[in-house]
Amino acid sequence: MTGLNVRKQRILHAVVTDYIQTAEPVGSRTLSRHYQLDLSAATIRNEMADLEELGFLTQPHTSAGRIPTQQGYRFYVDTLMDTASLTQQEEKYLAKFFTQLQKMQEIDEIIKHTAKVLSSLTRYTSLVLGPQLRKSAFKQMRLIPIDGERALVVLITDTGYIKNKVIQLPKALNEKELNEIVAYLNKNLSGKTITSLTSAHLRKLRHDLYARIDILEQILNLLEESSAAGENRVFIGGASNILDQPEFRDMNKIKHLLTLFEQGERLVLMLDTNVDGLSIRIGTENNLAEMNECSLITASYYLHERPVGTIGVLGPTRMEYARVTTVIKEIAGRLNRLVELL
Amino acid sequence: MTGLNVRKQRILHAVVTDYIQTAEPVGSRTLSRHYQLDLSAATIRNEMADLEELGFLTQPHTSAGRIPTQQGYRFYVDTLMDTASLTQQEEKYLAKFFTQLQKMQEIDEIIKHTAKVLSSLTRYTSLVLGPQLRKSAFKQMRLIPIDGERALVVLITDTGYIKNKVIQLPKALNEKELNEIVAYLNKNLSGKTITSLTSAHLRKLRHDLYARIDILEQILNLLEESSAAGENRVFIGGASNILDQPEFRDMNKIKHLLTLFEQGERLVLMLDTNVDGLSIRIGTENNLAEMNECSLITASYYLHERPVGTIGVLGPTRMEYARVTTVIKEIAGRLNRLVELL
DNA sequence: CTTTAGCACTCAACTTAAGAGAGTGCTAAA
DNA sequence: TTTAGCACTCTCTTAAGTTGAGTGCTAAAG
Repeated sequence: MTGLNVRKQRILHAVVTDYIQTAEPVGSRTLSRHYQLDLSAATIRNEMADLEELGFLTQPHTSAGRIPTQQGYRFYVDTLMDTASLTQQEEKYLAKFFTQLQKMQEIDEIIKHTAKVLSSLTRYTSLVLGPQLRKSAFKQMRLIPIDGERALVVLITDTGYIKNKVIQLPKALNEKELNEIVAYLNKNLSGKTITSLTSAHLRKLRHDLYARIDILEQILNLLEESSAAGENRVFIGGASNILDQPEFRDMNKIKHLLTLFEQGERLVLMLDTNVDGLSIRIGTENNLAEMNECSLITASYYLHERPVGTIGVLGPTRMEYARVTTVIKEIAGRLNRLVELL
Repeated sequence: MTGLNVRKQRILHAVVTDYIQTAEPVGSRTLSRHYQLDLSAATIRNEMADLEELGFLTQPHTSAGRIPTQQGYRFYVDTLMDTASLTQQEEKYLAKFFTQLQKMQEIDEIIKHTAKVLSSLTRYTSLVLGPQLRKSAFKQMRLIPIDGERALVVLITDTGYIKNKVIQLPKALNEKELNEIVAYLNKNLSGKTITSLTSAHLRKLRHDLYARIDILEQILNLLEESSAAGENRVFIGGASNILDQPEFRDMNKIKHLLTLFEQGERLVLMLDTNVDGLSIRIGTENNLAEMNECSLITASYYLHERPVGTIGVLGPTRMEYARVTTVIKEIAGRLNRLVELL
């Protein structure tokens, strides 16, 4: 089904490997010299011509070497890629880093630092999505009166994400009444995630709190609004790293990417896919015009087996897929363990 | 004292104006044609030679026009610059924007949007510093127990900044005791800013809460840590705008700036100067190597006449000082009014 | 004494041409 | 089926003109 014999696969593997390292089109001579293919340049040339016809390789111009196409990378990632492992140094660095992170109690701090370590270790740009409110379960809720007219809703969730929101209070409402509402909500929402709230639930809430429907609506609004992509808690690490990639030497490309980085909602949409576990999206697979020459590797992180957020690495399609995959898996794993503690 | 006669000033003004617009060295011919100086190119040439000797102008190479030096810009900003005014369109846009902002109760949202509008209106990069905790006064504090071991401190300040922090609880401590501590702190801290806390205050607190010194220490730590630059709530708007400036066509310069943008602490340090009101820092006046070719215009915003944060615009030294100054003043004013409402 | 026209000179930026170098496809022999 | 050889292609680099904007200096005019 692959349609590629072993020799073609070995050659494709060599081309991808070399191009990832050098960012230069790879010629038949280079391959026959530096890789143990035991073939002459001429033979490799023939095979490469085939690989081009099959759509795995392409030439920037007639008399240049070959570079992988998107399909070429896809085949590499699916079939050829060997697994990398962390260096001892990296391992040590990560261990130390996460020991320090453990002392932090605030998830946002943790996420921010995760973005940083992810970008510094991969030398690409990292995108990390904090635990989404709609995927988190309620632990408890409090209402703190600020002045006669307003109160602060504090929502504590099991993912450690703490959400504040100021709401307007109707005039005639004393603290005791407030507390009753909160007690009621705590009892009925505790342990539930937003997504698990059925319309039956909501009907019941509306019925029971009929007298205080205005406050309820404001709180439900708060939940709604945070569960939409509107709330963009994406953290970007090492944005400047993209400048090191020769494929982004063009101002326009950088401009497009940086502009994308400023559009939190679109990033959330991109990261918050339903794909569980590890995902590698190459070039146009990202469905974003700005990212046609980029690849994005993402992994979910979990709380009690439930995916609550995403970490990701963004690079050129000529990305070190093997190494990045290893790093991202390792960091997602460590982040999991950290989130369980919150 | 200025050492510049009127004619030299008019010529310098024309050079700066032209160079700000075109980013090209300005020649004597251009000046005599496009500006009403009523002088021949030759005369202007003589004057420009003088201005160069005096350090206000410089030549990129022998046979090019002149461009302003840092000293030239400084003189322009201090003495020559005429005041710009907003277009009706801009005025309208701002009014509409801030009416919408008014509905938001969270200061961080407001600040984030301010950064956005500031960059989109100036077409430069904006840097906005949220209200600093140490400059805010306490409104109230709450302790919400999370589980047996931890509690959430919620700090509500008069600048609308709401600070959350999880602290460790000593085991033997019931909710009633907690509430007593909180009540005590509320009574003693309410209305005070961190900077106003004298060591006498602290001694008294420590004495009165001797039995619960551990919790007090944690809370004081929280205050300390947020008051140091450690807490970096800088919002950057339109970072990609720097790419539009021809002076940053060089990858290295962009890289340096983007890297700087990732270092929140340094940005806070830069923005949080003691200069009150409007400040214009040109080139090396910024004391940051990365910003030797940049100018930064900042303005404080206030709550009850007390400066609590900073908004700023970053551009090349060849920046539209007049226009940006007008925009930044206008936005700072509107932000003031908004913050008063929180 | 100040201003200006004229002129020679300078230097970056653009254009063109020539070569070098890396790589290919094809052919024919092993 | 594999490989050596060779003509061919195309980018990239370098060098040499060429252009044009702008200057400084000089001498004459106001």
